[in-house]
Amino acid sequence: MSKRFEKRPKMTDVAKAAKVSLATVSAAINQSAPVSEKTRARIDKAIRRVGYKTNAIARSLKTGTTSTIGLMVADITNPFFTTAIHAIQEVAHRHGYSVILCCSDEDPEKERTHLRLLADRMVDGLIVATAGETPELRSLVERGRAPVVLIDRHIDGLDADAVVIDNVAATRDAVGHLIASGHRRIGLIAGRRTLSTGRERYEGYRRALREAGIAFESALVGSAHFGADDGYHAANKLLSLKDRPTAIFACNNLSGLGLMRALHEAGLRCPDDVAVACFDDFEWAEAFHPRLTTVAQPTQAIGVQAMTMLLERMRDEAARSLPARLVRLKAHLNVRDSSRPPARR
Amino acid sequence: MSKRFEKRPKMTDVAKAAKVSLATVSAAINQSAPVSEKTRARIDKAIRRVGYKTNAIARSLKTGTTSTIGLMVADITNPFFTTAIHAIQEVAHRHGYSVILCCSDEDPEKERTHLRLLADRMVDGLIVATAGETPELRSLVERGRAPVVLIDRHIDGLDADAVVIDNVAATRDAVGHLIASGHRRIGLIAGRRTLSTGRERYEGYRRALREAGIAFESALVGSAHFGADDGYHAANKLLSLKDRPTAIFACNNLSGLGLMRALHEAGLRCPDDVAVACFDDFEWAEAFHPRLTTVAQPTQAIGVQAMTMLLERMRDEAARSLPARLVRLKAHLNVRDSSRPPARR
DNA sequence: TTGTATGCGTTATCAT
DNA sequence: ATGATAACGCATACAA
Repeated sequence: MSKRFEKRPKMTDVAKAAKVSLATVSAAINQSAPVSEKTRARIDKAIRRVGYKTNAIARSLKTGTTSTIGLMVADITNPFFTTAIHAIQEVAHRHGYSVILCCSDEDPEKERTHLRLLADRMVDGLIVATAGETPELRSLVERGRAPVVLIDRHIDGLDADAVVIDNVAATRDAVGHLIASGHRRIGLIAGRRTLSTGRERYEGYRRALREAGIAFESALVGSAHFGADDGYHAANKLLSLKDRPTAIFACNNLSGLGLMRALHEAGLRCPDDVAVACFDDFEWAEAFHPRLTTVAQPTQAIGVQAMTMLLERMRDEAARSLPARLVRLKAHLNVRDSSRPPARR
Repeated sequence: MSKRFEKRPKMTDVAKAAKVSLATVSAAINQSAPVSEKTRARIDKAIRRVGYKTNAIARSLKTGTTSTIGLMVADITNPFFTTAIHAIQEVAHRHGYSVILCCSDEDPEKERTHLRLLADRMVDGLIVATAGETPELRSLVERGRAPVVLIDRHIDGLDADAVVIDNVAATRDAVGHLIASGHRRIGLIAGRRTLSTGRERYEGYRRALREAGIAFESALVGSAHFGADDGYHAANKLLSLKDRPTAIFACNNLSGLGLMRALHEAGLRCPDDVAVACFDDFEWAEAFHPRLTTVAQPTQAIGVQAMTMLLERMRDEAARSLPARLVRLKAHLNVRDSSRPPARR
């Protein structure tokens, strides 16, 4: 039983079938020129008859646009990115754009490769949660052929729109909450210092300590790279300190998970032995114990905002040369059990 | 401060700069014909000098291939799909393919639209976790222009490769485990019956009951659509039964989450009041309570397998006409606390 | 080894 | 309102 390979009918086939010229078919399809009712009907019928489908590649070559955007994220497995992607997709598709998704796995080198590829593919625009600044990214925005919107991670001195959140304030509030709950020795599982999120959350932590008059202690900050495994290792280090912290803040969801795993394996109870709070909310946070105290980001809004800004730049020739905008959204602290002061100590 | 819009240099620009012909540049770039060391060096230099980047659109029009595959999933927010996507991406990219990601949100209508778009974009192949059979999908595989691999959800009578798991056996084992733990009234939060996964898991549930000589009771099966919210509602119905089940099996991760939320809000303890098991594993299942008993799918393997099969079909002209293959992987039952028989009753 | 010429399937500009 | 024709940027068969 062999399969038939039908060749794809093209516009000339339609023209032939409808007994009109190629140009007329094109005009009918794109409504780029008036076509009489009669011939339009003939063309429609011919299209269905021969099974014609528009060839987006040929169209793109001619028009110079692809109706395609590139979406570059650091970790497609992370719920934060996942819901942002979903929102972006939704808006993009509603406006006729497809999205080519790329994942750097937090590796700037991989990101470079993907960015090159996306440029080759002639995407009309680009949304990037960068894994770290690279020449490719910089030249992409400087060439200015396709507008770029940064999300989550901002890059200073890069002339591109960005949608981020107020990391310093959010972290300061969360750590402040831990302090208000009676903790003085507070550990931090930090993120990459090469990323704005990593730096800003670190800064928020220090600010909270400073405001409470607590001396900073470098032994209390474990470094991780926003991954579950390195969060786990960093947590283990903190937990094996002779004078171990009574509370720990994790700088993103994954390292928070790693922290909880470490706690569980060490047989430590949360919040009784160690209180916990972390960045990024979980859908299941309410239904499982300990119920985690989290900093919830407006993830969906980030995606919608970014895609909306990108659409503006792509559609308006004029909007292209407007100065870059930095949109900073606010996060929200969800206080739950994992940071609750122990009833009796 | 206005941005410069540099126009994209093309191959003729390189040819001019290197003082060779267009064809030679092409030959040098694609290594499709021998080019002398000297001129190759000149061309390389010229490429860097003018900043030439290959135009994948023009190349695609000429060659008839795009090095692009379409990936159609039902829910990009679901960790199951997310890790499959990640694996697919990884393999695809290693072989020079980009992936256009589409999300149907479990809506067959949306899926149709996306499939049309993907066909227009001339993808070389397609991996689909379908939201339900549609004419578009069928005609896509029947036209046979681009090979299609189904994942997770199989469609009977569709002549396309598929990678799925043994849902009947997996569910039978999980529900069997619940029975072995002493439960006789076991609720089911089922999935869409329009999908093979929904049907097969339902079948596995019935088989487990039958094998244990337990009478099937339709009041004990709640219907959901693989979403967290409808899982939640279905769970509420089961829990408010006068003679409520002592155990419940949820047919996927999201409805399992909904179930746990319902349990939590009803103030019921798991496993003491209601034991729980569900399809799909969670990364955090070990570290939070109740530790969920789950059916872990080889998610990554599904993705790798699917992409590998797709590559074969795309590369070998010969492989195109081979009969469709159905690969059925096995799942693994992780017994944890949520299904543990209560120590004292 | 290199160059010339043609076509991929569209859109768009011009006549008619 | 419709038709002939020239690009779009590249790959390739063929000639030199």
